[in-house]
Amino acid sequence: MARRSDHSREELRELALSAAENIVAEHGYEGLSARKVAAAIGYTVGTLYLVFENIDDLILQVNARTLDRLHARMADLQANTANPREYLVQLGQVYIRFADDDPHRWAMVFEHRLADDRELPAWYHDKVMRMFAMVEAGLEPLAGKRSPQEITQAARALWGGVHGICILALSDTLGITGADSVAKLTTSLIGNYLVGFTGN
Amino acid sequence: MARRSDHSREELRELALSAAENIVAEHGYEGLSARKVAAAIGYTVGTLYLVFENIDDLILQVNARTLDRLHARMADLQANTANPREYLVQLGQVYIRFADDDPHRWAMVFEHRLADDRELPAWYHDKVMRMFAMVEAGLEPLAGKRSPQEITQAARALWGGVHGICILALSDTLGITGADSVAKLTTSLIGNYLVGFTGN
DNA sequence: CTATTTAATAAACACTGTTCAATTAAATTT
DNA sequence: AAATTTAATTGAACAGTGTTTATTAAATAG
Repeated sequence: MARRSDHSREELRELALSAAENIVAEHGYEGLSARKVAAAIGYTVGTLYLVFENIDDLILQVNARTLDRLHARMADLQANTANPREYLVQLGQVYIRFADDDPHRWAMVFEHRLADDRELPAWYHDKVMRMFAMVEAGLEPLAGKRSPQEITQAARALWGGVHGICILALSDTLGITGADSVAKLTTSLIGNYLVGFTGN
Repeated sequence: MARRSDHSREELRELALSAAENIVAEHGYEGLSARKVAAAIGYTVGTLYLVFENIDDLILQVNARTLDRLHARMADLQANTANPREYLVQLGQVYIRFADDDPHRWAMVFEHRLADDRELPAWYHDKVMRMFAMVEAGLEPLAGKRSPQEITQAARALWGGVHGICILALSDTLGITGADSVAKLTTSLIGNYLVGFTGN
């Protein structure tokens, strides 16, 4: 069989990414393979390589979607800027909840490593930076006389911290059960950090 | 060739782990394979399976050694308990420096994921907990009237935070160059958190 | 109706983890 | 010293992985 043209290149791409997302959600990063994705959409592996450069490319696209969904959830909160402290805590909660709701897809964003020589494309890097920018924006009302550089640094320290708790919790390294405890840890981290950052 | 008895089972184990450590240090987690380890010690892959249950087992042993080295470096600091605040900051610096000195071996500790059904053996879990215990001990002099539970929670939040910064930095996700900036972020995180934790 | 283009495939390659019968050298027994 | 037992090591096999490429067949163009 050849030349079926059941789907356009763009449709194929969409089908493959959607199938890959489902496989990852169910079986995790390790459960994903080019042949499984191909089989899920009724094509052969070769076809996948007409649409994606390689498997890393496919994974990157899936991860980009995950980042987009996460960003959307964080952006939903943006309206509520009444209490800046509370806003940052809630931002942390959104992050934790997102990871907890969809642990496999979230984990793949950080489990996937490009070869040491290759590096992340700019458009992907931007999606990550977009998140840090939101934390920065959240910090600004609390920053007082601090310089933009200091705010940037604080956003990275804080968000790196939230991320670390999230990672350790989901890999059962923290000896923690459930998302509730993680939420508490995050609240503790953000709350105490802000005391120092704002000078009470 | 068979029955050479060049090495005892224990020697074989030592040879294999050492070879695996070198491969990981040079080529990272992805560069490791059972056949490469076997070739490096002059045996075939089958022999490796007489000494290790499977490749996950081998990786776990390598990671255990990494954790042991990290713990040793952290323990070197223990004497200096003059200034508790400074001690915790230095503990963070040790962690960052360790990861920066040996990024591939450090990364494998967190990149390696057991299958969803299998879980980490108790002896391994203990090695992780031992580190958290050191942070707890460091927090105690600063804890005032806080309960042991609160100290435990603070240690986890704080160390999770340091870990997160470390992870993001080494995966180039923080847009940071060099260990110096990471050290600053860590100091910022620990310093500000402690202000909140100790009630300035 | 033939010629050209091209979407998709199937098969191949080198790699991965893992198992296990066969081999063979050392140890033991006769 | 020769025969036998024992067990350490191998090498081949299996099913899986990512990736490439010649081939095939359908759609389109002339």
